[in-house]
Amino acid sequence: MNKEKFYVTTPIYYVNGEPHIGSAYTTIAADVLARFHRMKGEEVFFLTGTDEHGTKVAQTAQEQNLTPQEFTDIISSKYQLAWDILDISNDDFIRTTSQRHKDLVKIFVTKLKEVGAIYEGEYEGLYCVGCERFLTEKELVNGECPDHKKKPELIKEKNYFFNLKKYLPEIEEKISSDEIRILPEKIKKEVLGLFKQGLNDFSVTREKVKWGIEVPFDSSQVVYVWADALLNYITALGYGSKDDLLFRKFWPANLHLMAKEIIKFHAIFWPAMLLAVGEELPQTIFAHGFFTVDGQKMSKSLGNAIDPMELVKQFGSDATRFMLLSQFPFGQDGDVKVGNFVIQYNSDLANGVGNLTSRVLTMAEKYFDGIVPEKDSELAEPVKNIWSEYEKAMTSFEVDKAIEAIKKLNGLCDAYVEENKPWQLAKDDKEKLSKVIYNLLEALRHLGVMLYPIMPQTSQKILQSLGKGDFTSIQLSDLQNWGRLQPGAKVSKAEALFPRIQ
RNA sequence: CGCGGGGUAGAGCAGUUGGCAGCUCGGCGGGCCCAUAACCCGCAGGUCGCGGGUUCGAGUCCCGCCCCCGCAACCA
Repeated sequence: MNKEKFYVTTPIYYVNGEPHIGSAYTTIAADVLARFHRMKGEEVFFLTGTDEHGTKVAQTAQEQNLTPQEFTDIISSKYQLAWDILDISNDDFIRTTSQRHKDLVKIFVTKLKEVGAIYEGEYEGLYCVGCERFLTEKELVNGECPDHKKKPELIKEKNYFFNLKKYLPEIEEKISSDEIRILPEKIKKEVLGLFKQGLNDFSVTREKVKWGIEVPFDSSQVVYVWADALLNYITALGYGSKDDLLFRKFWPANLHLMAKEIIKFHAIFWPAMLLAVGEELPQTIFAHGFFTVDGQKMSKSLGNAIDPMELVKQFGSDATRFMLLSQFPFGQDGDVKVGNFVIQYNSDLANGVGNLTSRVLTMAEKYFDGIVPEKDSELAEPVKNIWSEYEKAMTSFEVDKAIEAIKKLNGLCDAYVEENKPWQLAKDDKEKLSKVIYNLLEALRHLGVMLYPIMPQTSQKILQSLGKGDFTSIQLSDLQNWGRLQPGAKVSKAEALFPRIQ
């Protein structure tokens, strides 16, 4: 029997900026899903990386007296470090300046030419001499380049164009029929709207851009953004090379995850490119929303950007992961109040998971010297129901709902304690006490397992306290069974999981 | 009439196929004492943007209006 596979990607992040809360959010979400699918026993490949070409990058490098490669090395490593700190479990990290990527992009572009999907044409655009690049309408301020306060010139250059129009009807059909699933529904509508408005062929090469991958059949040209960047999803798997084992195993992607601003390129351009060379298309493309901070759009100039590394410093990596994901439903935009982080940390983590763990383990030690009592299954049924909510949520990418399920289990346990008053039972009903404590310990184990994708460290700590530290090799279907915690096992209280913050 | 999303309790948000308006935080009042001054229960608070319509019944469907926000043809 073949193991299910799950290939999940984040976009590759543009190195013109350092990791910010948006990229952290996407990456954490992808990590949660990757971990969940691994826990289910599927074979998972989780890819992220950095996009490092383009004039902007070359320019910034120059300003800092660095070669473009030196500059991108620095920024790229900052991303890798940030993901490390956030416990991101990516299986690979692709850089567009890596030799393996460049080689395979050349192969792909050559193939596009062979199948007749690209043609030579002229691109006309607004060019800023100061920036040495074409600007988009959106970048202009009062018709001027915001950096150089000059009106860009309308100039032409030779480009190779991708024949997008040819593939549009087929793509549109595949999207409306959900053969390519675009989520959430409103984003799908938006994408379908783009077809109605009409789309044009786009350049896959540029003449004036120098920092990029040289086009193999025309040295005056460099491969341009999307043809370079989107291909990471397959070059990382060795597409087109002798060693394409990973590609054959994991492609097509089960899930491309991203923020909504780049949906068009992923939902339309990318499938079209794949169609052109006869490869399979990604199954699901999910675009999540944006953060606003205290009602305002995040931006560097406003100085209200939230640095994920600062959050980690204050709350730790697990808590940061948890808090970012539980701010608002996954897929929607949401407002974040900076002050709410502390409140939420205290209420959900310190008072919730942390406190519950502490009270349950303390009672186990106090009343049973930390020895797990005889089995009982009073909580088996409700826990099972929460599991099904949790799994359903995770499977449909509703990470926030999975978190809700966890909180529900937490609340269930707290209420169960109140209801049974173990401190009372300790005086007059030892038999009942034993059952209650077993139920609580076993429920806590389930909580620990559910926590794993979202807060891997906390999960580990809880399970270790229960003498169940090593579980990653065990299938979720086993972990979900009630009664895995064996009577006679030793449990012990560790230090507080989430100390309160004042 | 470019495309699309949104306006629900003090704050942030849920509300699948129309059927007594929910969640979290905060506020107020009880309870408990195992626990990280944590936990449990209860209460207060909403003309569901505005105006019409369909219906036995609409936050939920239809029409009009007001306000906010993304996207708008090659920007990562």
